[in-house]
Amino acid sequence: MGRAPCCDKENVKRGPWSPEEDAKLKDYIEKQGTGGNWITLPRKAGLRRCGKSCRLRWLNYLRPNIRHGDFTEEEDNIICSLFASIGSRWSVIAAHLHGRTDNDIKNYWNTKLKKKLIATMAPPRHHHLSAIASSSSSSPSPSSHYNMINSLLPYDPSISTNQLITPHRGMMTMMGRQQQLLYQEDMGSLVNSLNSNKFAMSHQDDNQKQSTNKGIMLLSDVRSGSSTTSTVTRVKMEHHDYHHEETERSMEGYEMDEINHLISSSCTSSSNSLWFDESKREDKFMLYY
DNA sequence: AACTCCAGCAACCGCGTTGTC
DNA sequence: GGACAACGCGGTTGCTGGAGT
Repeated sequence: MGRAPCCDKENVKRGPWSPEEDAKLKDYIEKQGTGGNWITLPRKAGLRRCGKSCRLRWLNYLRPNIRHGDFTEEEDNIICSLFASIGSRWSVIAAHLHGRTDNDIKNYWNTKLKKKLIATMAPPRHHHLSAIASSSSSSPSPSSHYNMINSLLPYDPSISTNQLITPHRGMMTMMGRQQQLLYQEDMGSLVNSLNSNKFAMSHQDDNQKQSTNKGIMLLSDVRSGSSTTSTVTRVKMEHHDYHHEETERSMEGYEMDEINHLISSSCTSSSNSLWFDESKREDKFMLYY
């Protein structure tokens, strides 16, 4: 037996709202409030609409101070950062963007931001290891490119470097299968490099190196104590031949769990294996730039 | 001009959670 | 503590308009 419908679907109007309906709903709520009961509201307001539909219309379009369109770069960064931290909890994300609705953010993410991000994260295949980050000077918008990637890595003092390089499950969902494989391969390359100590560290302020280095940006253990600034350390991969037969073979069959495990075991930092709250019960998180 | 395709977005659906009795 | 009602949320659908052919 299915769930009982929330209203009599035969006798309610569906589809786009007319200006008259909008006016009725807005007028009623401004004068009477919602009364805490959306089910009875449409009848009281003289509307032939489902209560849910009224609620959605009010929250997303009619209530005061709603903003639509023209997301700023700052908003992009916030959305990316929060998505990386908490996944697709649009209402929580919306709470951090004044005047934005969860529906708006969700649509924006699904239609624009996700594509923008994927394009950023998965440049052409020959840029091996640039799937995670690239600060190439040939980028059309180096600063936004850099900021967006940077924003994917939320700062949390309890999270160690090795944990940060693994994306939120939502990020993996967002990526296509091909991109996941690419990501896995890149992670595998990193793991191998870490294992063989064939990596070198260079700092963000080394502009000359930045223009050519391809690597994985980490909000690493060298972060300063300040909560508002984070020192980004780049793990510069040496010029290995990542198509080396053994490397290719060894990483092909790895799943993300295994890679996580490998990354964890190959780094010397904290052994704490909890990196993001996946339970969707904890709304607390930290947002840094 | 007519048609097709597709991105963008408004709205709906159904499930999990919360509140009330 | 169980049953029910209502709310809130995230995923999905389907309409619309613009771009391309």
